[in-house]
Amino acid sequence: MKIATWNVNSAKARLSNILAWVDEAKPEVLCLQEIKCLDADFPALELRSRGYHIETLGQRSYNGVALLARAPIGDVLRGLPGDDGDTQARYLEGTVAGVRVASIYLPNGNPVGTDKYDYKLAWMRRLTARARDLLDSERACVLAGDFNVAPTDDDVYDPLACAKDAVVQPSARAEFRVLLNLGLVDAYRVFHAEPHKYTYWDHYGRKFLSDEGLRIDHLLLTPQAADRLAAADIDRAPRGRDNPSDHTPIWCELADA
DNA sequence: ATGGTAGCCTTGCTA
Repeated sequence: MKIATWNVNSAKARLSNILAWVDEAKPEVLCLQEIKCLDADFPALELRSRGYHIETLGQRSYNGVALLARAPIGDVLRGLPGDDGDTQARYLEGTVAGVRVASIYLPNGNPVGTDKYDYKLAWMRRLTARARDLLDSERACVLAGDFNVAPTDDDVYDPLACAKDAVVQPSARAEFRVLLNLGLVDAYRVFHAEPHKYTYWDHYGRKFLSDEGLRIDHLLLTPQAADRLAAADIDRAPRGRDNPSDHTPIWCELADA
């Protein structure tokens, strides 16, 4: 089962890019972030015609996550538990063919030193609590999405240039390690040790042309999923096409149970 | 050198 995640930076503006990629990559599950629309405005017809079941947690203008799957999506959880007052649409979880999959859009947190960064850290702690429950379930689970954390300096093009960015702050990296150290596996790093491989390149400044990016999109697997992990990679091609998102898809392959 | 682009609607805000 191929499971992919892609921050598309507007589902409507990116529809033709999304359709082109699902036609060629054929993921069984696709997690989308920053769909930037209400549930009713998500381009569901076009994706249903490609054979996908669809769940969305939409929001006007900002955020918004979706879960697409060839098989039916069961036991859907909308929103990250732990704060009933949180109105931002950043977390959607469901079960596809026995695998629990979460589509995650972790808060960016810029600028550092503001309530936005505090919100990021608090959200990360809630995610860690949720991950603890998923691990306790002893099921195959995949936490997929834009985590807005570059885990190490190997995951950024220039640590000095990025030093003030919320995605490299020591406290965010520490909380990311707390999450990983619960017992999750970074699927990409199982197969690729080389530094300076990215999933995101800033729109400003032609960063993709010079390959100045960040590795901030991840697939984190519970042991029961990691035991089935057969492959994982970043697909850079969509970032180089016309009208691209600033992120590109990353995917993993799980062998049949 | 502290800019620049993209997407949304709030023609400023978020990233």
